[in-house]
Amino acid sequence: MRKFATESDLTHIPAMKHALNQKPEYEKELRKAGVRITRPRRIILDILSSTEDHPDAMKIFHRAIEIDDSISLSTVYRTMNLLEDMGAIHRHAFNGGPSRFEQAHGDHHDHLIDIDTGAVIEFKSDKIEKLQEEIAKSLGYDIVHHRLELYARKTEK
Amino acid sequence: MRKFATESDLTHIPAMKHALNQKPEYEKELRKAGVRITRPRRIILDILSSTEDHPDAMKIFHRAIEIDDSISLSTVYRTMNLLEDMGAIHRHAFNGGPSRFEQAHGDHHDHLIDIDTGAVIEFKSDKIEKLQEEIAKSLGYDIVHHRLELYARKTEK
DNA sequence: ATCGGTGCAAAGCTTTTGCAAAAGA
DNA sequence: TCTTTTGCAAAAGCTTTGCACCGAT
Repeated sequence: MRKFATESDLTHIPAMKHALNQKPEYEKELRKAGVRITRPRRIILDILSSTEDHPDAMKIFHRAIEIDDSISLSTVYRTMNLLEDMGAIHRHAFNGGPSRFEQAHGDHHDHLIDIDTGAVIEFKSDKIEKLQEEIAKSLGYDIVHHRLELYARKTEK
Repeated sequence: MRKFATESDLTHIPAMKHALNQKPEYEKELRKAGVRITRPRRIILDILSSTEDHPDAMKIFHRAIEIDDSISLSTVYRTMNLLEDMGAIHRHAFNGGPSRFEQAHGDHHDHLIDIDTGAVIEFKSDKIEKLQEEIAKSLGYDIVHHRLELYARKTEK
């Protein structure tokens, strides 16, 4: 996680291997919640914790069946719902397309989506967060969560 | 459109009857683009220009068949795609749900969604827009469009 | 041995599409 | 008249669900 040399408060979160290999930790938490650690779930958790992109269910499914070809797509969907409910992952609907997922690592961030490649860059701006709070407050609301997505194209050189 | 008495640059866009009754204007533009003004289209345009919410296709369809019960849902979808391509409406996918639409009136704005009622409040912050530009720039991108949604709950009194 | 989880197939929901008939220009 | 547009019904894409079997604890 590095700061950019601008006057802004932008934090770029570069190709972060999301807190890699916290598998045991995760399983502990899941067990505590009364969730069984099954083979499909372990595989899906592995995929999520080792990926750098924001795959959709189908993509996760394809990666999963390479490891165990008996896993079904329904299990992928069910597991994503379970993990989302537990707060272990976040769901996005970029462009209104199919849900894409990412492991929830501690700090919140927003997304810049490359409209040509679909690539996703994570970033964070405390200034924007603060402004959002101000806005909600002046409208008489408290923010529960928010979504900021920049759809962008690489600057022409 | 009124300014709030805060130090922020927030602009609230209150229950704006989106540039009401520009029907003739719209039709002119559509004709110019070689689009035929049909009965279903006129009805859908009417609905869009007179509504204050952000209806989805099904809601538009139901309002439409009250005026002309021969209109089909496919026509609603086709018309929404047409109008979106022409830039006459904007499409949103709040919460990843079905697309919801609003007539495009000149100025861009973002949305605060009341998570209890589904109500949508429009607002605009030049400061946030500017920060977004800075962020994209420092990541080597130009913003094509963006989406900022605040999911919020009314402040407890 | 329990009871939760899985795979499979079927269904659900939103959205798109093929086609013949209808209607703008 | 000549295309475009429509309605209908069917299909497509993503996601959920019912059910009987399987497997983690």
